[in-house]
Amino acid sequence: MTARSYALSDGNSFYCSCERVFDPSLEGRPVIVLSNNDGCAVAMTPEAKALGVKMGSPWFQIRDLCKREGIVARSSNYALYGDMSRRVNEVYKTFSSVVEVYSIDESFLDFSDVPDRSALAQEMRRTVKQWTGIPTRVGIGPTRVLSKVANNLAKKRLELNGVCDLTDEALRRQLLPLLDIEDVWGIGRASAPKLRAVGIETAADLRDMPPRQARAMLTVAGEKLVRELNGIHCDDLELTPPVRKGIAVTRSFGKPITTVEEMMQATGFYATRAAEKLRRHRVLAPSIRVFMHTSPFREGPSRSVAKTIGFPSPTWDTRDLVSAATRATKLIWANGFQYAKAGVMLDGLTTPEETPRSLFDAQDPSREALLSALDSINGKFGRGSLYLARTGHNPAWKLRSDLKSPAYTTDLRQAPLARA
DNA sequence: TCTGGGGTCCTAGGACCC
DNA sequence: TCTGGGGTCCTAGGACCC
Repeated sequence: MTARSYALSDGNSFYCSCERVFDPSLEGRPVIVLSNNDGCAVAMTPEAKALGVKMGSPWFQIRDLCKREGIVARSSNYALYGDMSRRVNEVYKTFSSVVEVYSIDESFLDFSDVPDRSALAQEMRRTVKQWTGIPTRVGIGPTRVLSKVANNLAKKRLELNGVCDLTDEALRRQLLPLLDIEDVWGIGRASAPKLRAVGIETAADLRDMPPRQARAMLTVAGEKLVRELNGIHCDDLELTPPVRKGIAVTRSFGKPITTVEEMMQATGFYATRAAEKLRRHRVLAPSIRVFMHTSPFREGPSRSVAKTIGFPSPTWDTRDLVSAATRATKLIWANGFQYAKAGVMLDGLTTPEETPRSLFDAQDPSREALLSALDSINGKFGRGSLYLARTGHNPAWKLRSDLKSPAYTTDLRQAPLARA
């Protein structure tokens, strides 16, 4: 019997590697790729990193450094990276029948029942490099978290030659103490100091933490993390990409916004873009949320506010979104602040196929009509449960899903439907 | 002067209902 | 009639990810 194994493969400095594939003269030179409006560095090669560029370094701060040291800076080209990512994943599929695309440059592969995992991983690296030009590194482990940890070690420790297999427990005991707590997947800048304060400094310390304590400090995500570090499997691979749950359009302003008219212009424009995205993805939004906040980098009074406005029925209509966005902006506006960023967010999206229109139009449908509508959509969602409800000022029945009450659908069949 | 954008998940707390 | 407890719904906000 062979143990379950996951491999996490990622492209080294992925965006920069893509740029190098199309411009081989960049090979061996320090390269960085800049964010959308060339605001900051979002990818860098080890050569650039060695010269002092950090992830997220603002362009205006490193411009001189780049000029002085001959660092090549490129604007990002997401169409190119997306195409490259697709090609790399095609190669992965020849090495494992189960591939979960986790992000543009990372994929989880099922490596269970592979006799020599490291050898297969090395062969995969060679093939990806040969067919696409992209260099990769591979981490292997009995859980996804451990494969992620392994990938990190493969990155940090050059003697591992791009592949680290943590399936063996003895090797884990040896290597986990070498990984700082900040480098563990799921531990960010808020949790790391909290953990360090109680003496948790490395991945090994976190592994040995009582799961209940981890839950108290880091919520359920922390408890899962501890279990997975111990080799106990908690999350499986997502084989089919989940339906889009939210859409956001947000921007930082070149210069701060101080008047409500300007802000309404901005959020109205974001709402227009959001409506385009809804129609492109063929999903409907039940509500829209507008937020704005001041710059965290500047002195002065700070403010961060948000407002959600619901629609009578889910919509992708530009006018609905823009008028709600404008209304929300007025409602939360306060004078005397320098707003640096704002945006609109759409949550709880539904699709026309999964949620029959008639359900939303029904003002006072019969019990039979509601139950048959429920039957027609039942089981079409991957997770959670479904129920019908009407709430707030909205007279129409709504379809909702809620992970917290898995038995609700059954309850609904037995309980009399309330008439508001 | 200039510090990204787009996602997911979790939780607290108020409103409301029975 | 009064009260409390328990449940759900919804919003806001935080943390994390790439």
